[in-house]
Order: sequence, then structure tokens, then C-alpha cells
Amino acid sequence: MKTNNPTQQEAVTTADKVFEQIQHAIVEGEIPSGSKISEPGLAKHYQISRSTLREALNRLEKCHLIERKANVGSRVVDCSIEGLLELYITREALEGMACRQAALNMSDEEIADMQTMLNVHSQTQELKDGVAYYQEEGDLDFHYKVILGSHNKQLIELICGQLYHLIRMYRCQFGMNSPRASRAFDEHSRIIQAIADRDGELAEMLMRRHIAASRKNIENKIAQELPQKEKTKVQLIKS
Amino acid sequence: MKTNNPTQQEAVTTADKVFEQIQHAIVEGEIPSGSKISEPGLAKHYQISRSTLREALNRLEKCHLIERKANVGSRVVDCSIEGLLELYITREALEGMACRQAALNMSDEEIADMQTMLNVHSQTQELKDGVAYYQEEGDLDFHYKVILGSHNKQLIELICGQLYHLIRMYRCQFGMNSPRASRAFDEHSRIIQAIADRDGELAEMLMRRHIAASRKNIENKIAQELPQKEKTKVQLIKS
DNA sequence: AAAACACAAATTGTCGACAATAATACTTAA
DNA sequence: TTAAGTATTATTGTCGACAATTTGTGTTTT
Repeated sequence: MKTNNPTQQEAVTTADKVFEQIQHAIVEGEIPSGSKISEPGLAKHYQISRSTLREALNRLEKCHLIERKANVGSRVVDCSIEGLLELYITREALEGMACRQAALNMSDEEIADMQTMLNVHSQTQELKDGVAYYQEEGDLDFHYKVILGSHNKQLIELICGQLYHLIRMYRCQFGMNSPRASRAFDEHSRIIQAIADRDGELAEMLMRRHIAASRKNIENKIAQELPQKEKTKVQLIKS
Repeated sequence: MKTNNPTQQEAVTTADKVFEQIQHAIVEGEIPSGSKISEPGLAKHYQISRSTLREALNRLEKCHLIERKANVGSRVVDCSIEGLLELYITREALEGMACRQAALNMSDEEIADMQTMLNVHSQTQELKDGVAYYQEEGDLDFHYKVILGSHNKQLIELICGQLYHLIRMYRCQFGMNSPRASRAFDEHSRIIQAIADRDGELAEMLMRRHIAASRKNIENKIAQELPQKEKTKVQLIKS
């Protein structure tokens, strides 16, 4: 499973490798959301010095997976519903703009490449008949390609380098493989069409609606499931 | 001069203090844009160990003021025109959305507070007759208040905690005290009106136009000044 | 003379230990 | 018994030194 984003260059230093390991552990929930991080403990667990562990922690903080307080320590961010919704609002703004820029800046080859990718996904989807495959891999691939297509380093760094780790974390923790697969496919198709037409305004609008639809889908699911179990902090809303 | 953003809590550890010092030095151009950073040199200059300097460097990297390559070292980001335009595109997306959210989420007290602030600025502007004051302080204050008004931690962190240091850096390096002061004032006024009317859609559109106008203003200035001096990397376009 | 190789110097990454701060447990007083 | 204050423990911040890698220099070879 290719979980890494296209931004980060391969880990060369040991701090980088440990960073990726911890990142994976946090995203997958092996290190539980909201838990405190013990520097000596983790350092011993990964067989490294505390200095290089702290180096790794700094990278984790950069992609908003942990939070640090001076003289107190680090905690894994806890996955709240408000946090998830705020994240989607931010995505809507950033990816919407990225999509607009993609319509302006993508090369014809990149667009053709994306269209073939969509066709491949289409067939795969028909075969597997709406299984989670599309949601996991295909959706991420599509969004990554659009973001990279913006050719805007600032946007790319912010979305791929920072936000998407959080998004993957929420997806894992909340078990979000929604039944939007087929509808999402159509939306993706229309977005690519707008990009191919070089219609930046439409492309942005469609992308924003696409993400907003995801958000509202989540809000509805939350609204259904939450009243039963009376928890402010929700964990594992496996559908 | 209050240059600090409202996000960061006061520096308690020495790494924090050195971080703020270096940050200031980079923003003001004392450490030139694009220059390589010598860890031993800076550590000696600030009378601290290399470890705590590296801690400070990590924070600088978090707000995109320096870039690091493994086993090679750190460089101050260089201020290119493309970088500036990309930054404004990103701002347009993020602050536009923040403004929309502000229209939805700001309390009546916050809105009233912003309106009085605008009045104060109005008088100050009339007195000083369109001097750079408004541009520097007033503009930042206004934007900060709108962003905080979104009540969206993700947006606040991204914009105030990261992007705005870069924006201040570009403003210093390119000497951007444009003659848009009076027009910007009107735009601010209309934005606050939209927020007070709880019209999120209009508020976002006005904020996006406001920032886009700034960007185009810069583009024009660049287009005028660049053809004369044949430089790919422009420094100090003092108007 | 130019290119390739080897060597030397400097810089970055990693480590373990000490100092300073916060959290915990215990004792004492009301 | 509870509350406050103190002492102890544990954790974080900082330091200097060593190891690994890169960069620059000088030499050799074609």
C-alpha cells in the first residue's frame, strides 16, 4: 500500500526513517490519538538517542500530527469532530484554488495522464464493483495529481506536505470508507473535464463542491451515530 | 512596532527566544534571503549550543523561512517573484475562506470591535494623510482579526502561524508600501459590512478580490520595473 | 590542459550526560 | 479528613564531543 505522499523525498537520515515509522504508527492509530508521548520511551523503543527522536518529533509537529508544550511534552493530536470539519473547510479552500490553478497551469500531457488514470480506475471500479479500493487509492491519487498540477509550490507543500497526513489519520481513526465511491467518480470526471477545458472558475467550484459533499456526508453520518452514544470525543465510527 | 502574530505564545525556552531573534533578522533582511546558514557560526553568534540552535532552525523551517537538505544544510528562502505570486494565490484561498467563516462564526462583540478599529484607523489615516501607517499596522491588524474571527484553528494556524511570516518578509525585502492605502481602506470597510450582514459568500468574494487586487498591483509594478534592470532575481524594488 | 582521483577540511547528524523545569508522593497542619 | 506545603521523582531543555557525510583542495593521469 502506497501511503506516502509525493512531496517528501526519500528518508536518508535515521531521524527521517524514524519519523516515517512514527508517522505511520500515528496515522494507523497504533499510537493512540490524544496520548502523551514519552521521549525516553520512544527513543528506547526505536533504539535511537533522544536527540534524533526529538528531530523526528519536530517533523511530526510540522505536519500537525503532534503538539508540543514547552517544558511539558508532546501529545498526539486528538481526533475531534470539530477538528475534522475544520480540516475539510481548509481543504475546500486550498484544493479548490489548487484545482483552479491546475486548469491554468497543467500541461496537456499531465491532463492526458490524468484522464487515462481515471479510465483505469473506472475499469477497476467496475470489476471490484464499488469496493473500497477506489476510495482509498484512487481518490488520493486523483487529488494528488490535481494538487501537483497546480504547479504552485506553496499550495503543494501545504496540502501534500502537511494536511494530507492529518486527513489520512482521520480516515483511519474514523474508519471512513463512505459509499460515495460511484458518485465521487462522476465528480472526478467532471473536474477533469473542466481542467481540460481550461475553465479555472468551474474547476474550482466543482472541486469545492466535491469536498463539501464529502464533509456533509460526514456530518450526516456523525449526526446519525452520535446521539446514541453520548460522547463528545468520538472514536472509531466504523460504518 | 508590534510585528509578532497573535498565534505564538510567548517564548519561554532559550530556543524560542533565539528563534524569534533569527526570525526577525531574516524578515528584516539582516540575514540575506537565499544565503546559506552556518550552524556553528550562528550558534557562536547567539552564544548557544548547536543543539538548541537546531531546535530554533526547526521552528524557522516550520514557518517556511528556511529550507533544509539532509547532510547539506539550511538556506534562507530566496524571495522570487514567482514565490511572491504563489504566496498571494495561497493567501487568496485561505483568507477568503477564513473571511467566509468569520461571517458565520464571529460574535457580535468581535464584529463591533472590528468596526471601531476601522474607525480609529480612518481617523489616523486622515491625520497622517495616507502615509504608510495604515498599510503596515492597520492592514495586518485587520487581516489578523478576520482570520481569528473564523474560529477555525486549522486556518488560524496555517495563515497566522506560518504564511504571515513569509508575507512580512516579502514586504520588507521588496519594500512594498503601495499607494493602495485609501482604496484598501474602502475594501476593508465593505468586507466588515458583509461580515456584519452575516453574508459569508459575499465576504469571501470581497476578501478574495481585495487580495487579488494587491497581487495584481504587485504584478504591474514588477512589469514596469523589471524590463529595465535585467535580473531574474530581483532585490529591493523600493517604490 | 582537462579530467579524474585521492586526500584534507569543514559541516551535519547522532550520541550520552548534565541542568532546569514540571509532575508526583509524601508529610504536616488546620 | 482535607488542604497546603515540601521533598522526591521523572521529564524536558541544553550542552559538548564523536561519527558520518559532504565540500574544497591538491595531485596524478591521460
